[in-house]
Amino acid sequence: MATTERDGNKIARHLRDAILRLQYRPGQNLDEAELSKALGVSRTPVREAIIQLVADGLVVRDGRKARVSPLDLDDVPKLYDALLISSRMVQRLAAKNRTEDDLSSIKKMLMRFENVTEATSGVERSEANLEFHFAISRAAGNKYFQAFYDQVLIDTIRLARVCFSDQLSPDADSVSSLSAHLEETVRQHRLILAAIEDADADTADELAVLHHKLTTERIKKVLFSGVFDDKQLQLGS
Amino acid sequence: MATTERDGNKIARHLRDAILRLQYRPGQNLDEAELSKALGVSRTPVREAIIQLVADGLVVRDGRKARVSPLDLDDVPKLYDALLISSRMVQRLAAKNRTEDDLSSIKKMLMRFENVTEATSGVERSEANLEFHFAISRAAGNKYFQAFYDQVLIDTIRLARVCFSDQLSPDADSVSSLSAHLEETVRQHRLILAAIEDADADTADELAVLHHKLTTERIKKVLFSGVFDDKQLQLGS
DNA sequence: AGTATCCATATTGTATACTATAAAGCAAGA
DNA sequence: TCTTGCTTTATAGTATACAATATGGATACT
Repeated sequence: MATTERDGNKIARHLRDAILRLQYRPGQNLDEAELSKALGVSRTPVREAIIQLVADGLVVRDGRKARVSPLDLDDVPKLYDALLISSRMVQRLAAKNRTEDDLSSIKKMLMRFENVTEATSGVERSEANLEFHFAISRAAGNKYFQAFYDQVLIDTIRLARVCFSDQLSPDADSVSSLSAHLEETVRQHRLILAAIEDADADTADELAVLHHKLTTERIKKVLFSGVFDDKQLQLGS
Repeated sequence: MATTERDGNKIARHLRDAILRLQYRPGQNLDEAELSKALGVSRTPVREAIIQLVADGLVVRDGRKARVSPLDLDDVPKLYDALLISSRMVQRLAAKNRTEDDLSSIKKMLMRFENVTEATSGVERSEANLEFHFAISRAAGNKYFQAFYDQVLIDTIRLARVCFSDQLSPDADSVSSLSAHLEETVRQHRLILAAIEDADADTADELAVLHHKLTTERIKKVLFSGVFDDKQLQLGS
């Protein structure tokens, strides 16, 4: 018998997913009564879920109100610092400590990601990508590093989604750049898996650096490319 | 007016302190009704506090019951791996990013620790020590590294307290070894502060390694020295 | 017109009553 | 006596009622 689960946990998962998918936008107020009505439970489990999410860092208290944590632009460089270090450490540990179960889990997530690279929405893609890295995180076998890395991954995904959802309708150029990006991502994922399988910690570490570079450069393009092109900026003429 | 605080938070703090001080022992069951009676509030805020502590990792769910998280001996090496990396990173960042406010906060905690090295209980000493390192953690100015390091510090302190509280009544030898240990700790703390003040990240990093060594070697002595001396172990004769 | 104060209202925080469930004890049969 | 299943009971989970407080708006006074 599957151990019965508390409503609070179910709701926490639901809210976590919704927040990650930007269905609740960063900064948005979370009204307990409203949520309890929408989810068909009383306020008690809703409150418990919110408390969990505050601890997870996805929700922030603003006086007595609860809001989806905003993504502070000042924190972006800090996030990528943390991503670089945590991914290097976790991939290194994963190469050392992975069990056979870990390997098959990572492989499964890798294949899942490759299967959704084409023809599916960005949300599904980034979800599969997240699961791949979560699997590596578990394989590291160290709960401290795992908690660190998982938190960083979650914020990385949130940031990426905000960036790419705010992007205007994609033109042909960004479509082709996306497919190149995905291709390189797949290639790196395979190399990472291979390094972990071979218990090659140094290579796993180096690949983390490369993967970090791939991620940050893609984000940079969005964050630093305005929606106006150069000609429109000749305001003085 | 001081923003009114929810009972749940107060109780969470109370429980956190009590758990860190081993007033609630690892593995001990937390009875909601009992706690609410003891603390003079209803079960609701007690439950909310427990949920926070579960998220903090100090309490663990065992079916529907809540227990103070046990310290798993298998995790000890992992904890010290995490301590080494996180302290190096945090001290490095602190050296780069510390503000004047951070420096004065660190200094204050350093002095507080030095003031309790003599004549006070181990609990007070380790509390002051913890606050010193928390201050450095804040000075790093990166919430991801901070969360990582703080979690590691908390478990380090818990482990240390379990180890030293289980120690039998201290003999003259362990008293003198303690005072030597405290002296060296104070010395290293001063060097760490100096490196951070000088914005010398490399030295702050190296000092983290030394401090880690000091910590682990002291724990090793307790963990690997039985209460029986060699002669008593000649069981076969 | 602007500002300050007070009241109304919406929403969070807490207590308590109620429900579900898991664990412990007990009884009956093997 | 051990096992199995039922019953009881203790305790966690949820709903709801109630209390406290923050917020927004209206009104009155400067």
